[in-house]
Amino acid sequence: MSWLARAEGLEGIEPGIAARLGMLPVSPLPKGKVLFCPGEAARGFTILLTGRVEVFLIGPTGREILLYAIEPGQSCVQSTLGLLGGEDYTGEAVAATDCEAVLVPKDIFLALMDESPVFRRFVFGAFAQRLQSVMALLERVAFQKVESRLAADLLDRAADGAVHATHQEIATRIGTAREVVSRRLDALARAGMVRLDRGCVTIEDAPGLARLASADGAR
Amino acid sequence: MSWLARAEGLEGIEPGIAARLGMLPVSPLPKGKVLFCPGEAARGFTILLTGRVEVFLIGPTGREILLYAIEPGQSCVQSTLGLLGGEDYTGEAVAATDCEAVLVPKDIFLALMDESPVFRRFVFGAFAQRLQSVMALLERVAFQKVESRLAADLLDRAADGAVHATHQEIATRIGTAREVVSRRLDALARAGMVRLDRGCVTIEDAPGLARLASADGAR
DNA sequence: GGCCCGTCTGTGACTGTGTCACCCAGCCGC
DNA sequence: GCGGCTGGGTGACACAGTCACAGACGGGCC
Repeated sequence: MSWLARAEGLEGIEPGIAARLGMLPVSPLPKGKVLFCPGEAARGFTILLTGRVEVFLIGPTGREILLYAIEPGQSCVQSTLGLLGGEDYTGEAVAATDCEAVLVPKDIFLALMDESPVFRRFVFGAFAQRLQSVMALLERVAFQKVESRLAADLLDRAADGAVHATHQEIATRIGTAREVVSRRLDALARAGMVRLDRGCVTIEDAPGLARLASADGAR
Repeated sequence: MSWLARAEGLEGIEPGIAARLGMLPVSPLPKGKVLFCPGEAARGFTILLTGRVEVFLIGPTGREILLYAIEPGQSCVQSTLGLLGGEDYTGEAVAATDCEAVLVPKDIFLALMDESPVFRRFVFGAFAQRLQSVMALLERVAFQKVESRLAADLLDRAADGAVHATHQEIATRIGTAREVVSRRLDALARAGMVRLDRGCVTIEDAPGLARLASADGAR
């Protein structure tokens, strides 16, 4: 069975197109693999089938911020920019888990954009979603306090009531420095909202955090 | 003569399509007119012919930041988001000068997307460019100091060696507070790089400012 | 001219954030 | 035990954002 059946958003793809797409190989991406880095030219259009890829913006001091994450069925929009007349992107994509992805070469991508309305809508939708999410991120970075972003992030990824991550990792996700995260977490712990252990933050008072997260923490 | 001749990027448009597009009316937009505001549903696809439209993100405290500016021949990408499956945008577009624009209604827009490769490329290019520019802005806001952004903005819009704008306007453009701009400008004036008058900043040492602007002012 | 009023700008105080320089506590391999 | 590594804590300091207020300037009005 072709990988196409596993790609959300492409279900209704035209049969002729499916035949051409379906034979493209699925590539495995080991966790930690860097998909692309700043300055590199786009090789094609990438569709993620399994796993999770995270895209970071990297500042001159080495500070990083999570631009967005690519989930299964989504595509790496940045790789498309170069194919559509934009310049090279800045930012680095890293496989956060082991992944499987399909790379659609540039010529096939451009042909599909002309020939397949379904594929076109898929690409457009991905674009619109990314633009939206990047603007949302900008809004948070520009207008929200660290405390607010921190609380939101903790709630976001507390799978089983706890977040397994170092302070450095959290800092990167919300675009601040490790020391700041340490201090804020310390404050949250003092307020009884979380419990801290090495490499793990346990959530004690989810509603309280939710309140902080949604407070329009004006900076 | 149709307005189409004035729309850069659409020169090679197919004759049949041009006939349909060309009869759309050109709307005048007086300076200061708010094109759309947060929460409003998209009415269609807008192409700017003359003038300049600025799109701002507005924070909960009333602080604003310039997301991007739309120049003649460019389209208002945000208005497209709603047409392509994204949600409503946040942000406010204001005519910075008197403008002329063409509004392509939703149904015609969608039809053109399917039928005209030239129109498609036009829209895609606009999208790619916006995504790029928003990411660039994010990078500046997240990683650059105010001093750096200020210097860059001054150089950017010093038409005749001087910028005619209030501190508040400058602050809005670079996403900070008026007081901060006042203080930074004061420092620049003390360093002999600019001269300050009411509503006007005169540039005295452009190379010096350029040095500040490109210094990767790590925050 | 003198006056009023709104806009623009300057200042001080205080808090939050980012950075630097360290130190300390665990953990692992040897 | 020892040394090295990683994660985490701390203090000092500079920059940034907010609040509150005080001048300074300009234009209209009498």
